[in-house]
Amino acid sequence: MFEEICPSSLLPFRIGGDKWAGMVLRCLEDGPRRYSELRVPLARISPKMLTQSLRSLERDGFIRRTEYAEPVRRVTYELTGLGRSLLEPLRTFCSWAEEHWDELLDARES
Amino acid sequence: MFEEICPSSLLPFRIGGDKWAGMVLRCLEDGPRRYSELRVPLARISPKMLTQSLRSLERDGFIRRTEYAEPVRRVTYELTGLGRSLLEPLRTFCSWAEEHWDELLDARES
DNA sequence: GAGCGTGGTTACCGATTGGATACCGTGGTG
DNA sequence: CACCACGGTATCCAATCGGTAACCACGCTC
Repeated sequence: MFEEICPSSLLPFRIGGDKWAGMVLRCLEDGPRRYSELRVPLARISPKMLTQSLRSLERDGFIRRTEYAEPVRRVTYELTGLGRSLLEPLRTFCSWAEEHWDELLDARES
Repeated sequence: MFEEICPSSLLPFRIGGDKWAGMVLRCLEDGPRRYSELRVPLARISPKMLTQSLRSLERDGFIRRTEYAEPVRRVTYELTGLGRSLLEPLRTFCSWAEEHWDELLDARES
């Protein structure tokens, strides 16, 4: 999903302290996701970093972690109101990046 | 200038690799600035980091460095077109941050 | 009871970041 | 000559980042 288009080193912005946070947020756009569901689109992230990102986003109030009292273990992550409100400026930024992608690459090369 | 309102550790986003880049860009909003002029509003940044931010922003094509062939040494930094275009999403983000400042603080505390 | 999936944690370790501090060459100025 | 401002560099060091790999408890299934 983000592998090619979002090496994140090229994107000139970051959400949260770590570089994955923005992508995690975008993965939660369409509703709650489980830990293992997040690992699919974010294949390149190690479990350690994913946990770290999730904890950090939770601490900052962007996402909510819910652990279900079911026989099989089930944990989901979803955006809070605050997290959802962040999507708008985030999208502004992403569309800026798409729009200026070529310029970014040109500037990097030279 | 940014001392109290922008500890940057609180701001949930970053421009460029380093945490100062966003503030540097905003300092250049109103026109070219000299190295020493930038150090005033960005009092808390070390010369090393300021240089690093400036070099990085220059490499990425957001700012332009101009060295004048004058007897006294004079160097200015100004936004390029690309850099200027980044101001808009940047401002979107900043106003988001202002709007949700209390929520951010609340989330951090608990 | 061996193995699997879920949702992680832990230990280790090299690479990177970032702060403080001191220093430097050039060109004025007193 | 001494000293200052400008625009940085150089060095040192501690903290953090981030990847790999192993491990773990729990419940389920074969």
